[in-house]
Amino acid sequence: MKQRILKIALDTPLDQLFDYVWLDDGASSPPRPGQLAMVPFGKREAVGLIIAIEDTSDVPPDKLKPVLSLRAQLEPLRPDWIALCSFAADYYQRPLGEVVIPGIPKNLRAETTVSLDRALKRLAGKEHAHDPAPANMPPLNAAQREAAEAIAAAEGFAPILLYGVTGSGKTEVYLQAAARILAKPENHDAQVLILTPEINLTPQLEANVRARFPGVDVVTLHSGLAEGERLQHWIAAHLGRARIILGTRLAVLASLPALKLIIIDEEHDPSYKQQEGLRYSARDLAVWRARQLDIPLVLGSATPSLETWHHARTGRYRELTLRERAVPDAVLPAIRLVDMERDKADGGLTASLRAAIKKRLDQGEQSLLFLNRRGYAPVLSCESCGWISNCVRCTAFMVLHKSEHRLRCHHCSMEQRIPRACPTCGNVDLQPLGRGTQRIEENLQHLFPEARLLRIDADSTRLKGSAQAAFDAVHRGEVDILIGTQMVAKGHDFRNLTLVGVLNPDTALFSHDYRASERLFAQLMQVGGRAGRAARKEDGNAAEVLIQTRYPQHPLYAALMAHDYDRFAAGLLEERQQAGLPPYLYQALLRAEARELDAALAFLQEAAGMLQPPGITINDPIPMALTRVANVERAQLLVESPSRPALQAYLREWMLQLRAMKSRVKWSLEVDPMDI
DNA sequence: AGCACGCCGACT
DNA sequence: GTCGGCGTGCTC
Repeated sequence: MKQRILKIALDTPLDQLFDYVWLDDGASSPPRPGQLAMVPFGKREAVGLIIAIEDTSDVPPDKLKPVLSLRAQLEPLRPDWIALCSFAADYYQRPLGEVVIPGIPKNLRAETTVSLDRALKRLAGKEHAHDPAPANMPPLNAAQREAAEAIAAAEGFAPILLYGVTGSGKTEVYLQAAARILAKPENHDAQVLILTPEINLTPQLEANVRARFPGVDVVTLHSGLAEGERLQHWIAAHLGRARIILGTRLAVLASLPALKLIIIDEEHDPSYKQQEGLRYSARDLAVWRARQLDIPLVLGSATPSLETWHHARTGRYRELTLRERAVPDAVLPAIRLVDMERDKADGGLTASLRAAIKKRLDQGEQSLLFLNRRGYAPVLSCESCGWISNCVRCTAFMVLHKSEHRLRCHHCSMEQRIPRACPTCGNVDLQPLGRGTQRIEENLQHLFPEARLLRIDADSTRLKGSAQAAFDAVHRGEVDILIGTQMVAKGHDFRNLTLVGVLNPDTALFSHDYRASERLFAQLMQVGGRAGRAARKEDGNAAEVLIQTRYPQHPLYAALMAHDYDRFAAGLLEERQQAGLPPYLYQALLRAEARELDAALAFLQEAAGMLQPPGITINDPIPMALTRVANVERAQLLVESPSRPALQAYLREWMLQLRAMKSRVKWSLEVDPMDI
């Protein structure tokens, strides 16, 4: 009997492959790279991915254990998928096993294969749809058609910025470009991957895709799926049965054997960045994958990320622009600034905004008030002694949630009853400071007792399906005034909504996070786009957006009013270049957490002194802006370089040394951090 | 990361 | 007497 050595990747922080023995008994089919295998690992069993098969091992023979079983019923993962994971592992400085194993559905990692066998059986019994011909494609305007044709005609690796305002019909371009690519004779088995920021907030996209492609299998991939469904969809994609895959950021790591086009809708959206575990950028991985497979990639946005916009301006990405709204006669909403120095707000609402709401109410139209702060008030305070509602476990305020009679910390799970009197001086007259969505809702109820109000935020939509129910109520016209956080900014077209009021955008103008203004612009543009999709010029009653601000002179608002993102982006890029910030500089952030801040800082100080390579700037360790969360103190160390390869080389060496030092301080590295 | 083993304090 | 605290060591 001949024995083979399998090099297997396992989900463990140890950055290496593990060798296992496979004995050829002549009867069972031999292992293949890309197969999953069940192996003993320490005292437990684990699923691993076979990366290579060799004849020898450097591990002492007495330490080698045999493979328990092979998951041969599953088609092996392909080399290009493993290469994508390897790239992600190297780039984000993680072991390969920590990318590949969490990258496959949980049910494939289970000890038994019952769910895998069931999923395969169900798929085998299902009719395989094979007709890529689209249905019910609406006519395109000239710019849309040109864009769809250009995407379909692109050869090889072709990153394309599809640049168009909300309502300019980007979705139609995606769908028709996809239809053209699926229809090519050489693409008889082609797959198209469509990424969207949050699938639950954009059900219209899914419905559209399914309606347009009745003859092919469409699957979704996102974290909201039940495990069985997730497995079913993943396997359909992996086997090439699913021709259109619609998913959130995690879908960029799906196994797609015949991928011919990648589309990223709202490519600027921050949710493409994973914020825990492997902190990858789905957008960046998609670009890599498109280059690897030599296929076109569409990045769609009205407010492209500065990275993408920069690439388009320097010619690295092609730019296709949609200038007009696709709905005939529709106009962009008029944006008006309300100067809060002149028009003082009462209960968070200026007279101008109150009058505008009144007018829309009288006309039987809907209004949306946008405030990115949930709860009743961000702080509860005592005016007589200065006590404020600090969280005892975090460097943050406990937020007042009046209707639930709770103070709640939004950073840890801490909750308590609202104190009846000040805990330090006994004063019974505690005052809420500032305003959240609940307080605005209360004010509106007083001002417009007849109006039907609906608040949509993370608190009001905690129950599964309730967000959808809320949006449906707005669509059915059962709501006059909608109050919402950023949840309402995405996706939904509200036909009868003609007024958007923005309540407190100014804080982002002076944030220490240099990306805050970029995000604010995108958010205002997006929330403004909710208004008046159906409003028409000839009515003389165009939709409007009112922005309450103390800084009406700010260039961000000037550019926004002119609907001129290019001017704004050019200005920001200029600042970034002068300040030495991305995209002109590459960054990585080492974070450390400990019970004592000094321990975290000392660890980072030691880490900072480990290597001093030329061309790398190692900054001083500093406490994080939100220093303590759930009684853990956090600090960070930023390293930067104008050269991405130089930074990567440094990080590789640095990680080896950091892992070797076995500090008991918990630490993690983030490459290309989004908020610093 | 898990999950062991391994020696020192308050309890059925 | 043991249940369990988390220190440190290993995983092919």
